[in-house]
Order: sequence, then structure tokens, then C-alpha cells
Amino acid sequence: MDFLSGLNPSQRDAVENTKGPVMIVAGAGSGKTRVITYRVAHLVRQGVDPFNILVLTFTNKAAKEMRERIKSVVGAEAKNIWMGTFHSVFAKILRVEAEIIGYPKNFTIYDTDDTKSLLRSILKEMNLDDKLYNVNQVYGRISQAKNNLISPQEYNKNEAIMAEDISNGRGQLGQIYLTYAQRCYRAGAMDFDDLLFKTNVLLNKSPEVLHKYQHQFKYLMVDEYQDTNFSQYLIVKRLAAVNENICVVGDDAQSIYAFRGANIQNILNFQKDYPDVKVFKLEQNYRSTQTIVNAANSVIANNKNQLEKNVFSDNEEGEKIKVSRAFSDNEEGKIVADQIAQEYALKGLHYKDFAILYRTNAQSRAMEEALRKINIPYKIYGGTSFYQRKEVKDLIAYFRLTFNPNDEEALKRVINYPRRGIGDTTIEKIVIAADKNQFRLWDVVANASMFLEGRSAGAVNGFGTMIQSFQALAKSQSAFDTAMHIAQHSGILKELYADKSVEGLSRYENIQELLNGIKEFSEREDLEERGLDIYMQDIALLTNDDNDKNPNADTVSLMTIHSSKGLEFPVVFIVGLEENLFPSQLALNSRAELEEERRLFYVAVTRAEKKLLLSYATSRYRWGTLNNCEPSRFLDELNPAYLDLEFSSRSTASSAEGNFKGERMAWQQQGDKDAFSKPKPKVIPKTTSLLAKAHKPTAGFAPSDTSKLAIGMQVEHERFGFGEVTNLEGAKGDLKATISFKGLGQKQLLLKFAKLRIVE
DNA sequence: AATGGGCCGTCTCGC
DNA sequence: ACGGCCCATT
Repeated sequence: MDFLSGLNPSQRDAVENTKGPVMIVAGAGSGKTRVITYRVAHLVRQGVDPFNILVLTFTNKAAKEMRERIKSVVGAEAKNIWMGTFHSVFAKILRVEAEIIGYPKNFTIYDTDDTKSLLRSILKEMNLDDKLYNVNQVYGRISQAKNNLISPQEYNKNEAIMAEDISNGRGQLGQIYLTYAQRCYRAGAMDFDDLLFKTNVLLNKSPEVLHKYQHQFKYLMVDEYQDTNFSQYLIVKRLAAVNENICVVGDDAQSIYAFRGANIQNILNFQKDYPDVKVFKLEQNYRSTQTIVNAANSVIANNKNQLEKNVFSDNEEGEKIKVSRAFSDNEEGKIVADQIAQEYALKGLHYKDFAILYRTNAQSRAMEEALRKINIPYKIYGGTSFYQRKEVKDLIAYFRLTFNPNDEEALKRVINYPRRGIGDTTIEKIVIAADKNQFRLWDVVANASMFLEGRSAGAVNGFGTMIQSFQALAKSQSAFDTAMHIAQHSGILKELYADKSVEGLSRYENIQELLNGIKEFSEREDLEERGLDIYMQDIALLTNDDNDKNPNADTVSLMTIHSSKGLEFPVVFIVGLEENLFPSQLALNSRAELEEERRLFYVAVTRAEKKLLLSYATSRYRWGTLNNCEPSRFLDELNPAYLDLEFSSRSTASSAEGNFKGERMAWQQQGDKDAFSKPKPKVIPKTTSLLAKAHKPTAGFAPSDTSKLAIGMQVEHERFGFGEVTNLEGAKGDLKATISFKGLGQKQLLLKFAKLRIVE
């Protein structure tokens, strides 16, 4: 058991306790991935058949990495372990079992664009105001219902939900949900949430199927458990019900997906569900310097809702966290780029040692421009996926239609692209004919002459025949040959080739790239099935980051904080630390949302190994106009003992005070020009700290026992903030301490009366 | 049926 | 600032 020797005692316990329910609370950087990898390897070494192990991860990338690492310990058997995201694993199971719940095995997966487009057409058909019924909000509501396993029927019967919708003036939501579900069903399509929802339906409906998978998956592990929603929680609970060999790994402090239905209670309540659970806490952070870990702790301490743990680091103390101020988003980019250039030159670091993290994708532009200007290579993660590009989606829509002609979103997308004389009027006629006869759109298209007349009948007929010819071809030809044939005969290739503009050229290249990818897939000898339909299933759940061509290139990484979860970098920049941006103005409506933003900041800070740099701008372009910005409250929440405030050339004396009040006062003096402060109720206002009340105590501030207080200790005072004890005098029981407070200077306090908390 | 100009919402995060 | 969408025009 060689690989166990490198583990600390709690890591080792977590690896070796393989029977029964186990919860591993893994602080940031505590070697979580190692533990999961070794735990699985340990199971395999103990003789557990890899086919009986299910490991659910949060991203495809995590699954892939983990599989590689397990492979390096146990060898080729690793490929038989069931490992993947919830969505991909259960999509795979649904491909086998779909017919039990009335879906075709070749069901389509609707992505967010398909879903929104379908919702838009439903809203239109129902003559609803698309401002009141904002597509994103409607989608969110339906998604929320599905993630809580509320079916359309239950939704419409639930009085509380209906009352809530009516009071919001959106009484039709139940009907929209019902229609949406019917239309997906008719199209043989599932959206992302359905992959989980329908898995629950399946396990509910068929005791045989439930039994089969309960016995197949004798050992279950769930990574990032804090990010699971109710639907995922229930799948796991059901599958684990027979053997109860369930191990969940997570960190409540890193729960950042509530917006997607994740319920932090799942991790907080795990102990209630399995009273005999063994809990292991991994608290030693091996990733970051003490400064970074302590600073992260000082921020997260402001959250109320947490599991108790004490994350610490034995690494070097490390450099202080540098905070920079810029006067604009572009200057912020320049500061970051210059700092990278400097570190790169002076410290002999590689570009891939740096990451720039931001709250929203839109912030990447300023960073990109600044990096490009001084020739620093960079790579952006996330953002619009390759598979979401219009031209790629167009061609894929033909593929989708070939394998599932009932896929109405695909049909609507390409029935007249490239132009073939099937205009809106004709499409309207098809829809009406289908509704009247209770047919699907495809039934009408495939029998066009029965429903349409004249020129349009010919055009539609031609389209139907073409798709049928693709279907015939797909049965006998390879994925690549089929795809190439479709690209040519659909007219897409010709259409894009004819466009000689720069964008047109790039679109043509993207199609080439898609075809190249399919060619590679066609030639993969490790796969038993290599049809175009199998390729389609693979890409439906991919994100942009999953086909990184050059993972080892020496480039600076740019990404949102969300996509940085699980990663680590020697030097990390967190940019845009401004109120209304981070925390997002959309997250200020409740304490829960604000706490999620704070956890997000915690995740960002804990990505850094050696050095962390924070920055904010005092003005920023947003929606094309310049806005003034106030420094983020999170900067105030960081213990100033760990900060190195270094402002740009425009800095004023006020910034030396060790807090951001000078900044804020300057900002306030600029008046109310702030364009974000439209009438928007801020439920959680940022407390404006003015001189006397400068310090906001750490959440849960409680005075420590000061009998052991000694010179040199760091303390926190409720009102004066953080300071160091510089002298102690007087008799026991009547001690007087001299404390040097940050920004306030020395104060003498009688320990009998002073409420002091000893830091650390 | 196809084309082009004006208007409007968008910017959270992502399987 | 920018792309998608509506609508008027041809």
C-alpha cells in the first residue's frame, strides 16, 4: 500500500474507511483530489470490480484528470470505473433506459439556446408580454421547479406556487411550464435539468431499473457535494440505499452554485440522513502560504452558515497580498499586465504560473487588450463554447435532425438555412397543419404534398427528402463521411465558402474544425461505436474547456472565478473588486446571496499558491457607458494585517490609513453620478465605515480569555480593529496592555474591561 | 421571400 | 458597444 504512506492521518482515514456512509469535509487546498483518487485506487486494490464504482464529479475535466491519476496507480482497469459529471453519467443511463419513460433512445439534448428559443415561441403563441415574462426568468423558474422535482402537473396543482406567480403577475407560468414539457416530449428532447429530473422519474417508475443500478454501483463517491441540488441529491440517495457505501466530499465554504439550484443543506444535512456517518475533516492546506490561507479565513468568517473547521497552512508565511487601485478598467488591465511582465522577468516564472480571475466574462476584454499590447500570451477559459457558435450549431442541427427528425428546434433552425424558399408563411402553415391533425412537424414535412400546395410544397418536400437521404446514409457510412456529405449537400459549406468577409472566413474555418474533430473521432480505435450519433451524444455536454488543444502551452490563464474552482496557480490576480460587480448587484437581495458571493471570493483567494494580487477600478465601462465604482466590501473584510496597499500614481494620503474609507469618501464626494444606482433597493447595504466606527468586527466576534495574553500577539478589538500587543504592565488581575492598532496608533487598555479577541 | 435599417435588451455564474 | 429582432421596403 505504498501510495498511502504520503498521506496525513485524516487523509489516510478518509481513504481507508470504504464501508458505509462517509463525509469528507475538505478545506481548500487540502489534497482532496488525492484523497478521492487514492480512495478509488484503494477500492480497486482491495478487489472491488471497477464496474461497481461510480464517481460523480462536477466537471468533465475533473473526471478526466482523476481517471488519469487513478490509472497511474491501478493501471488500465481504471477505464472501467463509472466516472463523470451527473449530467453525462445519467445521460448515458437514459440512453439505455429512455423507452421505459416514453422517450426514444436517441433523444436530443436541448442546450440553453434551444430551451430559450422554444420558450420564446411558446410565449409568442400564448400572446404573453415577453417583458413581463422575461425568457431568462421563465427559464429560471422552470429550472428551479425541475431541480426540486416538481412536475408541471404538480406545479399547477400547488396552491402556494400558483399564488406566488399570480402575486408577481405571472399567473401563466404553470401553463408555460406544462406546454414546454409537452413540446420537449413531442420533440424527443430533454434539457439539462431533464437529464436529472427524468433520471428520478425513471428510478421511481421502474423498481427493476432502480434495483439494477443499486446493485451495479456498490460504491458511490460524489465530489463537490456542496454543489448538488435536490434532484441530484435524491438520485444519489436512491442509488446508495442498498449498500450505503456512499462517500461525499465537499466544502461548504466553496458552495457557489446556489443560482443553479445547488443546496448547501445537502452537505449540512448529510449527517442527519446517515446517522452512522463517519466524518473526516481535511484541514491542512498544502497549497497556499499562511498569509493567503489566513486572509481567506478572515473573509469567510463573516458568513454565518457554515460547518466548523479550521483550515491552516504550515507553508511559509509568504508575501502580503497586494491591493492595487486603478482609475479605469483599462488601467486595471495595464497594471495587471505590467505586474505579470515584472514577475515574469524578475522571478523566472512561466506565463502559465499566472491566472487572472474575474466575476463576469465581460471583464476579460480589458485584460486581453492590455496583455496583447505588451505581447503576453494568454488563454481564455469558458465563454462562448465552440459548439455554441452559430455556424457550428447550424451544421449540428442537421445532424440532430438526421438522428431525431422530431427535434423541432433543429428543424426550425435549418428548414430554411441555407435559403431554400421556405419562408415564415410556409412554416406557419406546417405548424397549423401539425396542430390540426395532432401530428409532429416532421410528419407534415415528410408528407408535404398532403398538406401544402404549389411552390412551397415542392420546397418542403425537397427538404424532407434530403433529410431522409441523410438518414439512409448515416446507417452505412462512417461519422466523418456522413458529416461531410451533410455539410456539402445541405448547402452550408457552399454558403459559408461564398462569404469572403473576415467573419465569413472564420465561420468557414470553424466548420472545417468541426469536421476535423469528427474525422479524428471516426478514427479512434479505442471506441467500439464510432457513429455520428455517438459523437453527438459526446459533444452535447461538453464545455469549451473540454477540448483544450494545447493544455501545456505557456500562457496566462483568464477565467471567471466559477470556472477556476478546483484549479491552482502560483500567482493569482483577482480583478474588479468593486461593489455591484463583486459582490454582484444581483446578489444583494438576501443574506444567502451575499454569503454565496463571499464564498465565491473565498474560492478565488484560495486558488493562489504563492502570491495573490487584488485590484479594483474607480470607474468602469458597463453597457457602453462609464460608471463610477466603489471598492468592494470584501476588501474591508480582509484582515488588513495581510494586505499591502499599493495604489497607483494617483493615490492620495487617505489610502495609507489601512482601510478603504479614504477611497469611499473620495467616491462619495463625486456625488450621485453613479449610473448603477438606479432605483434599486439594496437590501444589504454596505456599512459605510467612518472614522470612529472604522472597524466592523469579524462575524461571531467573541472576546478571548486574555489571561495568557503576551507581547507580540495579534488581537482584534470590537471597535479599534486589529492590532499587536506591544507592552503589558501592572499587577495580575489589573493588567494594562499597550496595543498598536492598524491606522489608529497605540492605545492603552485595561484587560479587565477590554473586549479583545486573540487572532489565531 | 429576401434584404436592410432602426430599436432594444444585455452583464452573473454553467452542466 | 454589440448582436438579435422587428418591421418596412423591394
